[in-house]
Amino acid sequence: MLNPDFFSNLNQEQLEAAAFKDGPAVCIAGAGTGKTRTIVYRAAKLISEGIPPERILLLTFTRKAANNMSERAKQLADSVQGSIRSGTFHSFATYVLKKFYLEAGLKRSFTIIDTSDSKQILGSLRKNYFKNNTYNSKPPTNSTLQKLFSACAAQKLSLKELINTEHTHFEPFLKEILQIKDDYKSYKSENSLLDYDDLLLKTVELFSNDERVLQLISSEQDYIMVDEYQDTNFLQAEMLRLLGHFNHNIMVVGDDSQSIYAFRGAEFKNLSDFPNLFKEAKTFRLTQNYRSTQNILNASNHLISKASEGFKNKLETENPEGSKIAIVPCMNEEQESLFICKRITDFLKSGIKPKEIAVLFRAGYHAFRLEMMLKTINLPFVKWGGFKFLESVHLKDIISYLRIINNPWDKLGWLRVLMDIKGIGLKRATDISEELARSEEPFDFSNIPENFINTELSLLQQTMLQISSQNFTQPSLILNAITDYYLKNVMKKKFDNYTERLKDIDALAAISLSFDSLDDFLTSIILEPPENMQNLNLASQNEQSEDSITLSTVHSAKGMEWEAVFIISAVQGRFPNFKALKSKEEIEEERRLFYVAMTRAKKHLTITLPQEVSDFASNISTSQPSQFISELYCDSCETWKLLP
DNA sequence: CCAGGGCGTCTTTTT
DNA sequence: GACGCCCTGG
Repeated sequence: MLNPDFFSNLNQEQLEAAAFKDGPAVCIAGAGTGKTRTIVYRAAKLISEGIPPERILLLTFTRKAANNMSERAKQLADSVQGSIRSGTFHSFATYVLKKFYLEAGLKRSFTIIDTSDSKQILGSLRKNYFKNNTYNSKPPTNSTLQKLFSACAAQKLSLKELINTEHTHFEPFLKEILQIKDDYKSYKSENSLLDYDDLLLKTVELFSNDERVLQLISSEQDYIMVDEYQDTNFLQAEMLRLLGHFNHNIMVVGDDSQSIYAFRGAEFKNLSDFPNLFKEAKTFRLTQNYRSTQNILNASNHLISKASEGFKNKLETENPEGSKIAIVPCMNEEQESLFICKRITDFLKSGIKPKEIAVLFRAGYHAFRLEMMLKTINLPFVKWGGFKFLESVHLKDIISYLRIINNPWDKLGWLRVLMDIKGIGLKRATDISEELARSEEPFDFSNIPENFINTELSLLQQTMLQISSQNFTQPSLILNAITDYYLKNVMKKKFDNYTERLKDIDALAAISLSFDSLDDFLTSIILEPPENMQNLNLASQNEQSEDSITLSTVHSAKGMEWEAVFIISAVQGRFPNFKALKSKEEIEEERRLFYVAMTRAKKHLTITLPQEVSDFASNISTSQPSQFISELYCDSCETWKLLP
C-alpha cells in the first residue's frame, strides 16, 4: 500500500512527472528539486496500480543511486512482494551477455577484467612496439593506451580520428598504436575476456544484430527508468534506443548542469537529445529547490549562469535566506585545516549532528592535511572516493588466487600469483601461465620445464589443488584458505606493513560472506567495487557514520546533501584542476563540478582558499583563488579575514 | 633471466 | 606516500 504521507510531499511539478504513465519521457530535474523522491514515487505508484515490481527496471550509472532508490521504493509500497530490478548499465549488460552468450558469440564463462587488468595486458603487448627510439616525443604509456581505447569505444570514434583531433602528439605512433589495439582485441577474444567497454559494446552489437534477443530481453520489463541520464555515454544511449524498439515506457531523468563525467565519455547532450531519439517524448521540469537557502542558491545560480551550454535551469526556493556564504582566504593548508576544525567544532556545539557536516574537495589527496589534523583532535570522519580499495596490490593478489580457483585456465590470474614466487619473473610466469592455460587438467604442472620448479612453486600447486579438491561453495571459505597461504608464504616477505594490509583482507572476507558462489562474488566485485573500507561492513558503517563527519570528493558526493558543507582548496590549479586549464570544455566541466559541490549544502556553505599549497602534481607554490570564486561572488557571499 | 635498488611519476574524477 | 619502470649485478 502507498504511504499516504508521500502524496503531500510532492508539489505540482513533481506530481505531474510521477503520475506520468505510458510512453517515453524526459525529466529535467535541478539539484535538490526532489528528483529521487519523484522517481521513487512513480515506481511506487506503478506498483500500487498492479505492475509487479520486478517488471520495473531502474538503470543508473553508479550502484549507490540504484540501491538507494529501490530501497526507498520498497519502503513506500511495503506490502508488495518482490523488488524492483535495478542496476548499472554494466551489470545489466552482463546479465544480458550471460543469458545470451551464444548469440553474442561468447563462451559461457567469459571473464570480466577491470582497468588495471587491461593495463597489465597492454603493458605486455606494448613490449613488442616503440622499439626504435627515433622519435623525439614520448610514446603512450600502458595507462594512456587504455584511456585512448576506452575513449574510442565510449565516443564511437575511430582511433585515427581520436588521435588526429585530440591527441596529435601521438600521430607518429599511430600505426603502432593501431597494431596494439588489434593485438589487444585478439588477446581478449582468445582468452574470453571482456573489459568494461566490451560489456556495453557487445550488448549493443547483440541488440542491433539479433532482434529475437532484443525482443526477449525487452519482454522482461514494462517500465524502464534511467537516473543521472546526463552521465551516460554514446553506447548507453544506444542501448536505450534499441530497447526502445519494444519498450516504449522509458523515462530518463537528469540535470545537464550536473554533468561531471565527460572524462569517461559521458555526453550530457544525451539529455537534451532524448526527444530526438524518442519523438513523442514528453518533457517535465523540476525547478523548485527544497534543499538550500536562498543565499546558497543565489550564488550557485550565479556561477552556473557563466556556463556556455545547457538548459540553465534556474533554481528557485521558498526557503529562508539563511547565512551568507563564507569565502575564507587562508595563508596555507595548515591554517586552512585549523580553521575548518575550529568551525566544525563550533557547528557541533551549536547542535548540528556530525553526519550533517561534509568537507568536499576536487581530488582525494587535497584532504591529506586535514585528515591528519582531524585524527590529532580525535574528530571521527569517513572518507569517500579517492583511494581505490580493490586496486591495492595485496587485494589484487588475493583476488588473483580466487580467480584461479574459479577458473584454473585464467592466465592473467596465474601471472600475478606466479610472480610472487622467488625465481619467477615476468618471462617464466608468462611461459608457465601459457602452459597451464593449454593443459587439459586443472593445475597440471607436468609440462612445466623442470628448472622452473622449486619448493615454493610446488607448494603453490599443492595448495591450489587442495583448496579446489575441497569443493567449497562458500567464497568466504575459499578466501580463508587462500589468506592462510598468502599470509604465510607471500605477505610477510612482500610488505613491511603487512598487519595493516591484513585488515583490508579481513574486510574483503566480510563482503564475501554475503555471496554463495565464487563466480558471483568475483563478478560483483569487478562490476561494483566497494569504494572504501568504511562501506565494506555496513553495520559498522552505520554506527560509525552517526558520529562521523564526511570527507568526500565532489564526484562521490553527487546526490548527497548536508546541513553544513565546506569546499576546500578552492585555488586555481586544484579546483579547477590544473589539467583542465588548457581546454574550454574541461573548464566548463570543472564549473559544473563546483556547482554540484555548492548545491550539496542546505544551510551553511564555507569555501576556503589557501594561498600557498605544496602540490607535487602541479608544482604550485603560491596560488591564485579559483576563478569560480569571482564567478559565484554576489551579495550572498562575504569574505572572512582570519587572524594570522 | 631474475632480484633489488634507485628514480621518476603520478592523483582528478568511475564502471 | 605508493607504485611502476629502468638499470645493474649476479
